[in-house]
Amino acid sequence: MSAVAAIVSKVDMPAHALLAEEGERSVYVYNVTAGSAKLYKSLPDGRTQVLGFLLPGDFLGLGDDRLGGLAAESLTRVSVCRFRRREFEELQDQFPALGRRLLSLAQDEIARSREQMLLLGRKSARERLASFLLGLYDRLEARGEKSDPLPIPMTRTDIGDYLGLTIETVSRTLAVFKRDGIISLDGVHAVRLLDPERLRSLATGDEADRAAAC
Amino acid sequence: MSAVAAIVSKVDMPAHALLAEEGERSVYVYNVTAGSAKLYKSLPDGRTQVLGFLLPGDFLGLGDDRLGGLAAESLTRVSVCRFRRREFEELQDQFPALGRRLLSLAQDEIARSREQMLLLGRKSARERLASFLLGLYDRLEARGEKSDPLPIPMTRTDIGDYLGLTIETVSRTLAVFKRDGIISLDGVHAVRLLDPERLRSLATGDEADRAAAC
DNA sequence: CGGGCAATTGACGGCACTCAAACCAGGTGG
DNA sequence: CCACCTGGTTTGAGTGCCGTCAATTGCCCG
Repeated sequence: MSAVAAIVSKVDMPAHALLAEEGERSVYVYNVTAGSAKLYKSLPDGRTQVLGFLLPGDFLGLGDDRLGGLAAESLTRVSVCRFRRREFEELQDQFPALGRRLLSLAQDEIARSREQMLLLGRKSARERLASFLLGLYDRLEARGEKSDPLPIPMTRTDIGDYLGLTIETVSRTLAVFKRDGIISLDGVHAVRLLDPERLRSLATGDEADRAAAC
Repeated sequence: MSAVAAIVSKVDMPAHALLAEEGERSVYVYNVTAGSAKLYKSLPDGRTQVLGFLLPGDFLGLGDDRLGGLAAESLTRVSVCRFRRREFEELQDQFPALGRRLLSLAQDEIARSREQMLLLGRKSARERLASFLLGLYDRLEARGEKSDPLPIPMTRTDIGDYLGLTIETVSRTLAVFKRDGIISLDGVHAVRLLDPERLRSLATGDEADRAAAC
């Protein structure tokens, strides 16, 4: 613990700050302690894919010095613990348990990526939004935080870029959920899940599209 | 090395054999030594996303006992080195270098997953196919294998399920590439890349669609 | 109160999907 | 040796979901 304390520095950053840039090999490793951020990757013409959202407890930049530059930007004000990469890696050699922990985190990330690939490759817009909302819900739940209404820290653009959709489709699909009584919107940055079960069957595609029953 | 030899067994399997099933926690860890296989995940209604293809040297089942059941099936006859998961994990504790190597592999996989998410979320059918062909090409190249024509061990269905497209779109898009002189087909399981540069600019979206120039 | 950006809503179009038919190759049996 | 069969692939015609473009609304903050 003291070894950690020796090389970490606590940093606060405002919203919309770049924590890492595409094409840069990041010097730092971060651990988010408060706030949220997005991880993304872009094509030359500007099309963007958001790869994930960072919530308190998440690491950033672990293996990211290798191929595939990717960027990270804070969504809100964030507090992070910052390590120099060099020093962080030395820490790993000193404490084998840390290495095992990191491997475990990496495998979690792989599992999440796979789920997201299924979503991006095969799910409809409704299924994507349902999965997204439940993903946020479950994540907060796992963290033991009560969440009604469910806070949505990101913009429609971020959501669209995360789900491989346009902001218009995101907006329209949420409107349909609302019309169907599955959710209610509490402003644009909060949602009430009125029928989580229905949402869950939508997310996995169990539910043949009942839009007709209107 | 001798420690490895003690717990590994070499196994040959025919084409279309299931190495792992969705929902099973796999008892084994495999290392492919010859042939190829696919990794995939499905929705209840049968829609399938291929998450990746395994070529000689690739591992299967490393962290896959945790969430997200996923299946693996051989595309061709394959030879694998098989370990019992229990024993393989003990090996990790004995040899720290192995743990570091696995972390590195996991990070490579994460980087590849991210690239694929960008593809699935944001690229057009042409860009996906171009990326796919180059991915195969680069992968063989990295392995130091000459490859003209480039062998394509998987079916159109597998390719479609990997790229988030239908087989018809895969077939049509390849036909367009052929018409444009970018590739030539050598049967259905081999391709000649006639203009890799063009393909590469297509893959990254640099190239505004010049289909009009015909 | 008014400026500006995000979000919503509407009209329209296109890329990829669906459905369907023709084609092709490899394997089997007569 | 060749007809037949079967599964994969190609090609064609038509549709639909989501993207594009555009106008409106809503909200935050000065």
